[in-house]
Amino acid sequence: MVRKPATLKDVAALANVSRATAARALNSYGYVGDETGRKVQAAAERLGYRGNRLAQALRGGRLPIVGCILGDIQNPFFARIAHDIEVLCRERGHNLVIASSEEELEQEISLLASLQSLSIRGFIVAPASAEGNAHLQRLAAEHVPLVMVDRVAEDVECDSVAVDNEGGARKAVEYLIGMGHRRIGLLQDNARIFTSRERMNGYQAALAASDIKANDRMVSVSQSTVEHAIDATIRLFSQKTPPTALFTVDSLMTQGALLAFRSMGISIPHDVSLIGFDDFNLATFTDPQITVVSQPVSEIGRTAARLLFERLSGKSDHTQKIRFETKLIVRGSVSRRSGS
Amino acid sequence: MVRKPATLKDVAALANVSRATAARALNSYGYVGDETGRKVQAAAERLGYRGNRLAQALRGGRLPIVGCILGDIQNPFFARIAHDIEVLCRERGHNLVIASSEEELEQEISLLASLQSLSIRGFIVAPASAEGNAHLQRLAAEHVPLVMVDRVAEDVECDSVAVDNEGGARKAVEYLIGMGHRRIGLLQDNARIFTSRERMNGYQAALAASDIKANDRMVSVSQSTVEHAIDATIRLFSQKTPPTALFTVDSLMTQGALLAFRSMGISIPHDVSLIGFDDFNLATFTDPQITVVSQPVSEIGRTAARLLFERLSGKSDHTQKIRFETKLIVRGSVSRRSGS
DNA sequence: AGACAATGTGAGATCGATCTCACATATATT
DNA sequence: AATATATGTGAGATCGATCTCACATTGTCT
Repeated sequence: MVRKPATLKDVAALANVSRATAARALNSYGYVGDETGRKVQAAAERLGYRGNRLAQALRGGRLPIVGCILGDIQNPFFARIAHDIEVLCRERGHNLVIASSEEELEQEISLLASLQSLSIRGFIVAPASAEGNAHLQRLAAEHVPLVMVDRVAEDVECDSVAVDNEGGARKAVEYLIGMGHRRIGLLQDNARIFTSRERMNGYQAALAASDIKANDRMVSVSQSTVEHAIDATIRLFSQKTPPTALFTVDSLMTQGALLAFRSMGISIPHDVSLIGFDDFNLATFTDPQITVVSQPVSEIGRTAARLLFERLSGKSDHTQKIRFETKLIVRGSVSRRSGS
Repeated sequence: MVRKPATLKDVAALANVSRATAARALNSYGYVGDETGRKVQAAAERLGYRGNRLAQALRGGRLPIVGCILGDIQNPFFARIAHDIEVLCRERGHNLVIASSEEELEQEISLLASLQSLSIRGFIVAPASAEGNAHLQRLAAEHVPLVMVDRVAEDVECDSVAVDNEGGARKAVEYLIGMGHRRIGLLQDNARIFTSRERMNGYQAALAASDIKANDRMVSVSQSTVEHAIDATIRLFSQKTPPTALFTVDSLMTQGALLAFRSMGISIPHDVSLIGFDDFNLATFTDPQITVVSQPVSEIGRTAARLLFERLSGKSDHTQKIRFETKLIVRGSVSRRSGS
């Protein structure tokens, strides 16, 4: 019962012409008689001919597919980016293969190899690691269209879209210091991850600028999920002298911290002040509302996709490295602390 | 500089054998001499031979790709499902093409056609509409492996995974009625969408069972995004006699309702009681915590992918229509109302 | 020794679409 | 009328991997 899709040969046969002529009629190139053209069109119509993109790609080049490797689609930040990329791909007649590296370098490498053997047009990647990116270097060296999104692998020469992580983090921590805080906690992701590293740099720079000594016990590392962040926050605030303020490096962690504080009976901003990197839906619902460093999420995915398509169309020659600004949105989760 | 990837021909040439022999050595079938086998392996290694999956698929059948069309990847519910499907695909050596119908039937149809011409192995679809699914019927009739997830198109004969929407909604509304509410609002998605329709049915069934007359002014329709839900909630509660309780059909709408209530100065559960379908991260952070109907999210995507792979491997013969139970999780967002 | 199986290898067809080239006609130009 | 040009069409090659088939070569059994 599995009716095989009609091939060009079938169309040609029905229209009583050769495959070559059928192809000309359907793709409108070369000379085709009016009459013949109509016959072929009709035949194609009747058979529901669709063209096998596999065969087309095998001959002509690559599949109209963009490959996208992100850290975790469940993270609303990446979900938004994936969505925006998908929309642009659709506008350009491309499909989108999405894969999740789950923040594992090994997995990213094997996914990339797997996607590359699909002969797809280009890649948008959020590298799982800031270092050890020989696989990306190789891609770039072979001039495979590649755009890095949200994260930059410094040693890879290709287009990239990211935000001013260090500056954003620094603004946040400086604001906390300005409000009188000295024991400022950092809830961060693995330092291998570019954004986490840059945000940590911003945190440390702000501390250093105010002559506050960095203290490992103020830093907790967790995977970027609500569940892991809850645990990490609890560990951080179970110390004898816990932080008086916390800076979290992404929105899932911010939410984890909120839930942890609730379960520990710690109240914001009375007991602890909080600033999170990346805004989120319910940030204005909580009481108090959460102060955050916001990034232009809606621009990031669109821009990455735009860069990729520019490269695909051969327009751009030099690589573009785009950085968006971040903004501190002051709401109510930070309180002034007098003395220490 | 664009180094073309090595082909089987290159490998064969380097190993001084024919293409046929090289293929045998690499795919280990037929007779191959030990010595020859090693030579070919070495050559492949040296050239970084990777096999062109396009060519393989063109000859042998279909690409090891699963196509997935959901309503909106940004909805955490779908993001979770997409993630789980992707994990299973990866385990099975498949890649995942994700596309978003944006809840438009037209777009779903065109995406499906576009994916089908890619010769991919099978589809997992959350139909945008409960009706008018000729495109899905055609697929099923041609025995293209297809699994419907979260939503069921009644007139399409294929595997499906969904939850007991009507029962879940009914439980929620019965609970509200039991707490003394009579003017119960419904914040729902377009009734064309299967889940929205079933949840509405549950809502109406619960009302009918308690002889409460359905009232259109208690129902507000909105797209499933936080922003739209805010507006819809505001409309609903700007009436002279607004509902005393609200049931929302998904978590983004629940969050929208929460934000709307905050902006209107309506307090939960004092002024209004609230139950949402689908649990979410911050449901236990808000004050009070939100009572929800929870569904086994972690099962849905996995099960859908499992069904698809069973079908791909030809194991299953009859179609499986799976429904998961839902559970009312009572927290603090509903208050008892005496009199009316 | 002769017959037959086991083992190893290569030539060529195949999948479907596209493109080059050669070959027809028909029309225009000298 | 003879040549040049425009207009249509088909045969066959191509993309890369796989598989069938035919052909060797070696070994085994009567």
